[in-house]
Amino acid sequence: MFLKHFREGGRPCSACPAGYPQFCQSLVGPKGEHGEPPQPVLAQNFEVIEPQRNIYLRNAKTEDIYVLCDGWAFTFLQTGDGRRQIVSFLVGGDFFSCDLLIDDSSGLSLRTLTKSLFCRMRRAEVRSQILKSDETWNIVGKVCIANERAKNDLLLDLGRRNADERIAHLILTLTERLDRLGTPHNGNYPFPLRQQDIADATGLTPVHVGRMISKFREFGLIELSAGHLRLLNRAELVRLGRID
Amino acid sequence: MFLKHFREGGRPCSACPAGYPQFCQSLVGPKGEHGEPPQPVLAQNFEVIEPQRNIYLRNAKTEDIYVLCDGWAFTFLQTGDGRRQIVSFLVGGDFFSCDLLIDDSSGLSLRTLTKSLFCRMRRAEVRSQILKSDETWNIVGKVCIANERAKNDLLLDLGRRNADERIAHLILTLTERLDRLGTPHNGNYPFPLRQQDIADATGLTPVHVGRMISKFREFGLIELSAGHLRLLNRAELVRLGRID
DNA sequence: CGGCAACTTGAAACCGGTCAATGAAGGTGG
DNA sequence: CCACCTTCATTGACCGGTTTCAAGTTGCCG
Repeated sequence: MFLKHFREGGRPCSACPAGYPQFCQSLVGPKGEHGEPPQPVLAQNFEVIEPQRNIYLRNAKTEDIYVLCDGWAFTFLQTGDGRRQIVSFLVGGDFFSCDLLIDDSSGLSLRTLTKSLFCRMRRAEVRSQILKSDETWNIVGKVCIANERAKNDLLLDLGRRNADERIAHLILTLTERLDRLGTPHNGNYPFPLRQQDIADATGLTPVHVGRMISKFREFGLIELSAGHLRLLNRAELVRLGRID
Repeated sequence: MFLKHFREGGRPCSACPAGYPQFCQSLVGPKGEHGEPPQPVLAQNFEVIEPQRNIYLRNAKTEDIYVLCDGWAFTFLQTGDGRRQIVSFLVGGDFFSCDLLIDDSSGLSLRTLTKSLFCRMRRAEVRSQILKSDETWNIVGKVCIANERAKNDLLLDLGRRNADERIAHLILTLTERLDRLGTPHNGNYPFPLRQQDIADATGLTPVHVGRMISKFREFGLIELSAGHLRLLNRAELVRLGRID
């Protein structure tokens, strides 16, 4: 596994578990013959982080942006009295955040779900790298747009959809993203979210999430246990989630 | 009023009712001695639009971005079966949208609330204008960040707050924006939203919004009728809205 | 004066929340 | 290897905020 490779002294990007995504390539440099970037174009600061640790808290000043190389994390918001709303889940290859490309702080907080490997880069360096090349700018722009659309979807979920739809939608978008990551899944996915996390992401309570999951299971739509998800009837889940 | 001035052949920006906001200045050019931009730096296409008209529908290709010079409008999302979620309200000086600066379509739709005056500009021209000047880029960046934060607030509202809090929050953010527009209000605001619109913005039903408004009125927090809002007890409204 | 849209009010149903008890899984130390 | 603890999932009973449905009422405009 990647984390092991890293701890043993391997050069992280040469064994990137996220398939060395486009925007890393255009920032860090293309892979050479032997999988090595010819020379680092900007400073990278790798760090392994334990599960359930806050990486960044909203409105904190920072000079860095964060790339999640391996593991799972999520961004979230919190009310004054501690109620939490998860905004997005990050998997290998995602970065935090578009805000931090423009400003020196973000309104979102960032927290690990599983043990994770992060790469921190200096905002200033990333920015100048982006401005240097139209292609890089386009790639990053696309990521930001995709982010925006995901946020819109979530707004619609929270404002206008009921529990079934929200949970079905969450499961579908997560699995679709995992599918796009390259490795074939055939309906079997790693799924490290606890019911508490699903609840925080869908604006529901853990208890009610549990009930809905039981219902899905009963109807033969999914199997879900011990960090593993199996999609049994994707079509019906799509119908339930009212995906357009 | 501005719309009248415009119909009578006045040059729009010289009598801008939105106080000729920073980002218009840096795009269109600084005001001259007699309130005239020396020469238009980019093409502007003005248009008066009736209340309750769609200006832009999500995912439509467009080469333009839209500036709302006068009136009220809102951006919204819709489910396949027609449920609507309002994302933000636009008042004079706001533009639509940050997405359209990067991409040739947006996930949000745009619709007028009142009779409005819009200015359309070519995305390509705006973009090159932004890239030309660090200052312009910063101003636009700030607007996009503010947008982002407003969206975050809404996510938290829809996911984690109850009806009282959502409505109080909406009223407060709207009035604060109007206050920042320059003209002094002293607790009296134009308020063209119907209860249906408030409902669509807060993820509630019009009936329940009505009940909550009655409650606010009964408690002496606000007066609200005939397109006019008066804040009677702002402090208590802040407490209710749990604004941090 | 009539017509229409928006607002108000009431009663009943329902979705999801709250509280509480039980069970299953995994980790730790004796 | 087992006793113990902690965390998370499951289930049941009940509650309450919000929705739904429906019938007025108000206010505006022609």
